[in-house]
Amino acid sequence: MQMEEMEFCEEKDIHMDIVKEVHDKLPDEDKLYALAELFKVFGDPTRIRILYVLFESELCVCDLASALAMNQSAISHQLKVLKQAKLVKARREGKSMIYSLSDDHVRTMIAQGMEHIEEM
Amino acid sequence: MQMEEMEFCEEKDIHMDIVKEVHDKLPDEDKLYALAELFKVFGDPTRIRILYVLFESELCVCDLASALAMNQSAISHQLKVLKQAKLVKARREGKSMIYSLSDDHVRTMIAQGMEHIEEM
DNA sequence: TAAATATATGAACAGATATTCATATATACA
DNA sequence: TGTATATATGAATATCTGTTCATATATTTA
Repeated sequence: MQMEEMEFCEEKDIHMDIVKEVHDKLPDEDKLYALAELFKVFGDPTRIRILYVLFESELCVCDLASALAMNQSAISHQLKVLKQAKLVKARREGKSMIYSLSDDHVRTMIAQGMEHIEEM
Repeated sequence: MQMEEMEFCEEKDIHMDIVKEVHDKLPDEDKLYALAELFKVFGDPTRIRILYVLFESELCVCDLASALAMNQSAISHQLKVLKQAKLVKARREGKSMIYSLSDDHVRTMIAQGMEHIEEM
């Protein structure tokens, strides 16, 4: 069956009202994309690990790399992603950049996710 | 600088204890991966849209495709991902498969994410 | 049982993404 | 000012991911 020909199900007149209703209740495209982008940032093991480490303590890039046994460049790239998503912030301290969580919202998000995992 | 030569920062003796401590507190690899996988599922606009639609009403595949103006195959593929993550469930009703949210946990996760978006 | 309808699925392809490598930038300090 | 250290970043690459197309499977109904 070619999709071009099929816009609605057979019982078009039955479901069309509800289809229209749910469609109209969808949030703006912008918000949907922003939301997906946010979750995408959480959707990588390296970034999750970085966040878990920062739950315990603020840390410089080098120590983060060390704690996660990954190279400095990889960590820096991921920190950039986390910073753009405003999940972490950084301040300079001499030669080092010290990274920390932006706020406790991040903890809540991850805790919520972990709960879901553990209930499965 | 070659990473092979650099295991720790210069001030090795200062930070090593905390590096070790945070490293030890990391959750198991399995859990970290499962968590990242879960977030990854939320990290796609199409899947987010599907979930939003299902917030309003359970729906067959065809109506979902119609509500989101996407072709049936794309929706089916994404429903599979959502089902594997146990975010949605399905039951057969005649020729149709009716999809619905697995539980209200999903709402909480998305609401939490949306909150974060809106605070930025 | 044959035809129609609804959904699922494998293959292919295009676009996105994480890591590595090499190198640039920024700071401290001799 | 020159050297060493810490971090950032662009390019390259390999892998992953979402959509489409074609088709298979499952159910209903004539």
